[in-house]
Amino acid sequence: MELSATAYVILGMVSREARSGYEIKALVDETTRFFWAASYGQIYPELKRLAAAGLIEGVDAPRGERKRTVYAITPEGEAALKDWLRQAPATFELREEGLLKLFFAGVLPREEAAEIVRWMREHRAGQAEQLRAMEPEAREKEEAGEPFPLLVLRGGIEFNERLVEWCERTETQLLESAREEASD
Amino acid sequence: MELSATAYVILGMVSREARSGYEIKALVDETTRFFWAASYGQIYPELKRLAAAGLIEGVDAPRGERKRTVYAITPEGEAALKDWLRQAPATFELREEGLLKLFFAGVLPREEAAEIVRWMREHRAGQAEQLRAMEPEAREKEEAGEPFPLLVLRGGIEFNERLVEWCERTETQLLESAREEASD
DNA sequence: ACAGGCATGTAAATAGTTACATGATTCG
DNA sequence: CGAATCATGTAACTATTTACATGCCTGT
Repeated sequence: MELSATAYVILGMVSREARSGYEIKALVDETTRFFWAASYGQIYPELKRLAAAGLIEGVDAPRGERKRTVYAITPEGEAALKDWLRQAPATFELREEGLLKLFFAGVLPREEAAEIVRWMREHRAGQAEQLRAMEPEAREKEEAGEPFPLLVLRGGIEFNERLVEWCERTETQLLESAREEASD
Repeated sequence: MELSATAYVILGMVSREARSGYEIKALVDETTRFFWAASYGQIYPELKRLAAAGLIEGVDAPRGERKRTVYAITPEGEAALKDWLRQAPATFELREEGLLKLFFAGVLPREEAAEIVRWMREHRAGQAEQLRAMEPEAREKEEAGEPFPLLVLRGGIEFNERLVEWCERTETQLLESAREEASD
């Protein structure tokens, strides 16, 4: 059976404890969204499909009077998740509008090209900060025996910091060549 | 008027010289595809739309008996491109299946988690190599007065190399903790 | 009373890939 | 002659986002 990547996000998210669609969405937004996002429009239909396929099981778990269904992984679901984890990853996609703009920046004066890089730097610095703010929570998970979220988070922080450095160097370089342009 | 990002890829690609849809696709595959891809299914319809909007202009440019239409940017198209370049980039997306798998790797033995990182490393090393192979061409463009493709390419190489380093460190760390697991 | 968060869902639109069809030309 | 490349296009499919609808519960 062919499952979408979103299906595996869900399987992974319910693999440790049963969760509702709403909780899965919130978790994705706090964790994987930086390298794999998912919206309600994907999550709820996918929960139905996975339940129909017997990979997860929905259980009524109301909070007070408010209806709520949490989904728990089944043995078949766990097998499917592990199977997927054991296969080489196939999707590596980057869509970075800043790089695209920089690629075409030859039609602009150098200073404006530097501005593109400044935007990229600011964005990456902000992202790094956001991720650092998530570290305490991930550290708690680590102490509770789940080291991978922290591992991945630290990778993300480092990656963003490196990009900030690259932007700084590139900005300097472009501003220097802007000065040369001006002195011609 | 609202244009898709793919529209700007096309505007950028025809901004220096007139090109056919086929050439645009080939160029995208050699250059921007690492941070912004485009398929025929997007390019040909978009060329029609841009021509209808007066941002590019199609000219018959047969090669021998083979029909061929190249599109040149118009002054309006150039204005639209510059306008877009002067606005802060809004799209920053990463979809990395390896990170997703690593995030959920707690359900696997440590050695298998390390394998995920090994796959990521191999992929990034391959990508870095591919990009390095493109350097001579980008250097030629630089000498011809187009420095940005090389600038972006070098950024891509560096970025992939850093990721390889991160993978190496992470792999070592996971294999060490696998040994600890075994000696328990 | 009302804002904000919890909870589930769907419809419509947009984006993007894949696969296919067609036919010319060039090179070995 | 056959394979590869040049060249243009479309149809079907899959993925994904956005926006909306509904209603309950909790805290101020």
